[in-house]
Amino acid sequence: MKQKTVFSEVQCSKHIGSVEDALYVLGGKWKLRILIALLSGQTRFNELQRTIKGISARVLSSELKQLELNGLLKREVRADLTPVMVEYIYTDYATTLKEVVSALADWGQKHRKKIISEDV
Amino acid sequence: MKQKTVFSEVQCSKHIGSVEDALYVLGGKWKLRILIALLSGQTRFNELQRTIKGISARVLSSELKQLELNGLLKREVRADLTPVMVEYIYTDYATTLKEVVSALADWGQKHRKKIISEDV
DNA sequence: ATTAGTAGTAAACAAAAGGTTAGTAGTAAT
DNA sequence: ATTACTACTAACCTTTTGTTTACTACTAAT
Repeated sequence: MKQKTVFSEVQCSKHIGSVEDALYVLGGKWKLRILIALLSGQTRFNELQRTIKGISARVLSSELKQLELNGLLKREVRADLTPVMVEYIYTDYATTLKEVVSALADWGQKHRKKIISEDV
Repeated sequence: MKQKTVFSEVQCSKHIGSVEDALYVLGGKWKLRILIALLSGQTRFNELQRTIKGISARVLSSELKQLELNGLLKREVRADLTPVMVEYIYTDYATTLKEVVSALADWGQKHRKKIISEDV
């Protein structure tokens, strides 16, 4: 009696490959958290650092650079303002991640409920 | 002129929280790759190590333990066989990750196409 | 004059994650 | 007798990731 598979066996390596491509861009502890903050209206450096609990300026800075390189945000310096302000604006391309973020958030919510109900 | 937000501002921290919960279970370089292999019919230790390119036995072993702790697979020893065989079987709970994996795989595929078309 | 806000960077260090090598133990094939 | 397969694990080392502290430079408020 063999268990049914959720994904077809022949598609396995393609599946792994695509997920790897996605994780190359989104992987790590911070990138998705940063994107969610951006997609929720946060734009400035210090604002992001305050919203995303626990991230240091050095890491935030380097993650933002990588996200920009991957076309998920653009950096805009508002030199007219004082103090000089920098805005990190998500691109249209970043909105294609909506389904990914929603799927992860939905599952995370379900999982939390499961954990809590088990700990009785 | 303010950019529309993809996620509502008030839901931002809840969103981040849920994604964090999900990443706690699924985060890291290997867990999703392992789950995809399991969901595609791979069951044995060495089989998994061969399918998932680049993973070492030490890491595979420890990741499998964590996935078991989180209720995503069960470990079954087939002591009747020789050599002794161990099967890692995904649980029903693991199938709730289908949407997450599909969303990531879809996006990864789109992203690869985008990268290739840009490099012309 | 001092403090605080803007947005970072450099250096030094610590922690986490992952890789490499060798080894266990039993069986079966050559 | 040697090799190979099963499924790991221990010890050690490297790489990646992240933290802390101090600092830049300008402006505005106290």
